Amino acid sequence: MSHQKIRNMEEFATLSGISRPTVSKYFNDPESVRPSTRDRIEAALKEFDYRPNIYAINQNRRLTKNIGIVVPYLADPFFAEIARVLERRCIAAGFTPSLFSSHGEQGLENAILDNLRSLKPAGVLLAPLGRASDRKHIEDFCRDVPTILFDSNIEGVGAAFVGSDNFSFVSQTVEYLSRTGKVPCFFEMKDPANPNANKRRHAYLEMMRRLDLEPHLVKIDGTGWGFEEIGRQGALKILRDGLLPTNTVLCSNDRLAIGFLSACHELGISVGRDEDCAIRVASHDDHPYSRFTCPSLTTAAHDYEAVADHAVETLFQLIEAGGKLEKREETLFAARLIMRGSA
Amino acid sequence: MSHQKIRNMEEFATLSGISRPTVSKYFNDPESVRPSTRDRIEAALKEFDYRPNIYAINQNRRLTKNIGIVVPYLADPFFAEIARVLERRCIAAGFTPSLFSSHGEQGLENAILDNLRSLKPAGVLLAPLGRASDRKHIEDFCRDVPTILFDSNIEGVGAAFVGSDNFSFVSQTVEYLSRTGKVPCFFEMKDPANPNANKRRHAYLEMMRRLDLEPHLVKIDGTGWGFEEIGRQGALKILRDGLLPTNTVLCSNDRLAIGFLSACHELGISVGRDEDCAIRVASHDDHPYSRFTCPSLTTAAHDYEAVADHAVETLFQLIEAGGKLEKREETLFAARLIMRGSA
DNA sequence: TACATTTATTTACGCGCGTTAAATTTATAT
DNA sequence: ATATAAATTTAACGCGCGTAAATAAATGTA
Repeated sequence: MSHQKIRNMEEFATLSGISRPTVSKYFNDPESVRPSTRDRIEAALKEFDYRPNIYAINQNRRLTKNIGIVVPYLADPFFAEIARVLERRCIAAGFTPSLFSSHGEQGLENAILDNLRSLKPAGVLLAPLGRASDRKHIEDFCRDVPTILFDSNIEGVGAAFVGSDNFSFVSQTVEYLSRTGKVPCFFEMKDPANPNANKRRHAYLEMMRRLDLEPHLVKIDGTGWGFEEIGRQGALKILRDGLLPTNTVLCSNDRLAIGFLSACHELGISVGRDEDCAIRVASHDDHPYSRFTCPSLTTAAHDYEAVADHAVETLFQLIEAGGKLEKREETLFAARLIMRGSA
Repeated sequence: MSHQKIRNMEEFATLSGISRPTVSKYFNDPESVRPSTRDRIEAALKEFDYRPNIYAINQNRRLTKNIGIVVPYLADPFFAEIARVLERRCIAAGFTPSLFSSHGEQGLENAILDNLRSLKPAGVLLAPLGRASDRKHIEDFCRDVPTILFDSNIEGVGAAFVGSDNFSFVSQTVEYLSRTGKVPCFFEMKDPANPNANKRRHAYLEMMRRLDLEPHLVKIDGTGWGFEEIGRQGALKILRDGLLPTNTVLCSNDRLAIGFLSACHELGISVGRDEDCAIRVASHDDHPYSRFTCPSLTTAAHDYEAVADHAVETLFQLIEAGGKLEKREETLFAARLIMRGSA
């Protein structure tokens, strides 16, 4: 490896004995040049360690190879996890992903989309804040940039939506809980930030109707993305006041459940599947920490891989189709029930 | 707001009635033009919604306004949290942060640094993998790009290091535990990925020496970044075999402790400060979830804000100084003991 | 009013690469 | 060996903006 500094593609082309346009062609697609030329370029590449200037590249390409990934709250391991999978898929396909977190703030979500615009990305994978999103801003963005929505849907916005089937989540947990014990009540935030929360409530009500059981909604106060603390405070209040309608609790999501379990422990209330336990608690998401709660949490798991794969695949189709798909498809993946100690 | 599409700065300059070089000057520093000109430009900006092409900008600027932020494992909420603070500070200072996660893999860390090179960032904030890092690769990178290391130090690499004072963490927990109960043993991975782990072990040993107490190291198997599961498996083994040397356990970090608590619950071992509890467990980091464990975790908290602030401040100094600081400073921030239910 | 100083304009070049058209070379097929 | 197709080379333009030098205009000062 020679440590000679190479200024530009011209210089590198000369050193490799190939003309610049051909070298340029190589970098855009190594398969597009004759094997013998490819070998010579790659030999030079080994020796001289040259990399094309991405700014010059992107200035001249109408479409960059960038892909924007936007999640609502990166401190939530669920999003960190799915972002990780998405990143990998993009890299494997020769794209350059950039990860952004809205940190639960509408202003930041808007700012991120504005910045993303000037990155001229080939496409964007967007998990919007949901109810806290500025719908119009996102609509405008999606008009200009090929965008796939994931995790939480905004009706009619973006070229497609890929997410989890909330009904599948709730129907499995409700069915399991009511089959193996008492009627579950549904524990959720009064004013949930996420549209999935609403879908889950409806799914709960629908399932209870089908099973001919009386539904009970337990709604707690709190705003923002600190779900664990909200769940804990809410549970403390409900439990202290004895307002829990049944002794089987189905939380809207795992982070609330983590808070709920914390409150139970604080109040000395035993949680678990066993007869001698006071409460059963189950939830949805299979949060990375749900298997380490005490007791470990019975929950319904997302199919991370499937959601990530399909979101990325759909985005690639969208990009190849030039930014427009025939119709806006919504793809939902089923959940998998994970039975653990809490219910 | 007129919806006329503007192609470039030339066009925008004409529309605003100002010459292009002056407009260019404005975008580089709005204060550098006369207030009356500034007003005219900003008026046009309101009307026409033009944004300079960042690729063209960065191609011509020797130094971009980009700042790279690299963390070893973004699915760890600790890093997600500190990254959030770092991002904010960079944006506030007029820089454009890009966040990357090495996902615990040396290959990815190297690849990220390689890519970062071609982003020509003004500076980089790097939390390296630690022992799993390719030291030479990072050294080479730091030679070319102004870099501040944070969280975990690599001796002599980078322009400065900003992190937490591991001795401060461990001395406080050890002092507290031994003052209020029995002698703590130290629970850690046999082969820890993070250099902080080694510093913490040494701090434990040193503190025990000072207090004239007999130290006990409990080392468990496991590799990678799934600390909770490693801690759980390790604890299950130790507890089942009755190999715990004392009934007060000080875990190297909170994620191991989360696993430990999970194992205790599984085995029906009561954890807590009270007399009637079988074990006391404490730890370090004040992980975002440590207050929701059962029982909530006594731990030593990082001063996130201070670390983030100082890291960013040092980076800005470094950038202004042209990429070289007089000497490599290592700044460590003290911990704050958080007493909760577990010990 | 005259002069000095600051700020803006005009003109022009360069950054590194994408891209194209025409000319030329090389590979493949007949 | 010859025709044809495929790949490469040569030459040249353009992308959008930074930047510099010379000039002009606006502002400040005595």
